[in-house]
Amino acid sequence: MDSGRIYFDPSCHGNMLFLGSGARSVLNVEETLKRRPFLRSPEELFDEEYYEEQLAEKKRRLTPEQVHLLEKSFEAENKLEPERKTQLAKKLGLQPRQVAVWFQNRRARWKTKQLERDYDQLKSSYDSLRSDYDSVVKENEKLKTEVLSLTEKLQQGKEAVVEPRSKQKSDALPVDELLASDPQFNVKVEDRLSTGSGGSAVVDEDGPQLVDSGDSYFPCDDYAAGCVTPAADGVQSEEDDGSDNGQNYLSNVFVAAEQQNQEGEPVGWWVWS
DNA sequence: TTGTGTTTTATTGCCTCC
DNA sequence: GGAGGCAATAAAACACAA
Repeated sequence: MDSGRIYFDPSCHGNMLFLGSGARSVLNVEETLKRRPFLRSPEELFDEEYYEEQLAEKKRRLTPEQVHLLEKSFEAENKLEPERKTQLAKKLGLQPRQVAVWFQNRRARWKTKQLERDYDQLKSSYDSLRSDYDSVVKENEKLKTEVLSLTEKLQQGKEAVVEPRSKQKSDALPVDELLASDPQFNVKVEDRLSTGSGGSAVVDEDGPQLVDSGDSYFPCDDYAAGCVTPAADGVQSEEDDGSDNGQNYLSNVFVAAEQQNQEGEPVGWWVWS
């Protein structure tokens, strides 16, 4: 390239000084002398040797007016056809190359900003999705825990019923007493089937029909803490005369548990991976 | 005043298109 | 092959805190 050369272009507005190489800025001679006191006369401006000695490539910023016009032009069209480039250069008293470089850099800045905007947009979109996902996972965990606890209680209830029968021990509690003593079974069927929300009801056609009330299956979070109905309201045992016509919640549950036991797999139940 | 981080101007090298 | 665009980079100019 034309490294370090000084170009004087009389066709431009005023006496313009063009510096070669990287510092091809445009300077009015007077302005140049003002800024560079080491240049004692205009003649020195054109002394290449002197200039190269004294003035290492300097960059000059464009004036606010020049930048304003370039910005306006960029807004209108961010690409620069040769004709427009020449016109702008003339208008601004710059070299076409400078205008081209300015557009080049401006496009780069625009691209960077655009990337930032895109990033922000994607991030907020991601954050929103993430939040939704987290609440679904939380709900899922809660339901899993609930089902797990119910399954355990089911197992306990089944053992409590089956054991006394098989062993025929005299000291075994009657089933209805046993059930009545355990608050977890001491809830009205109506209570268990009551719906609290349209939310995450767990229903399985083949299995026991349980309906979740939303926050918790049980009326109280701690079922053992006094949230039990009197034994008289409790469910009847299988020892009963069957006057409930098989509508008893526990009998259904036990049937399901029996099935699970026989086949080794939960029947009509929920399995998670 | 000085050190440091940011912005602006310009170059270089590579790539694509005509 | 030349022109023009882009990414990477250099370096001057600028802003600002200590």
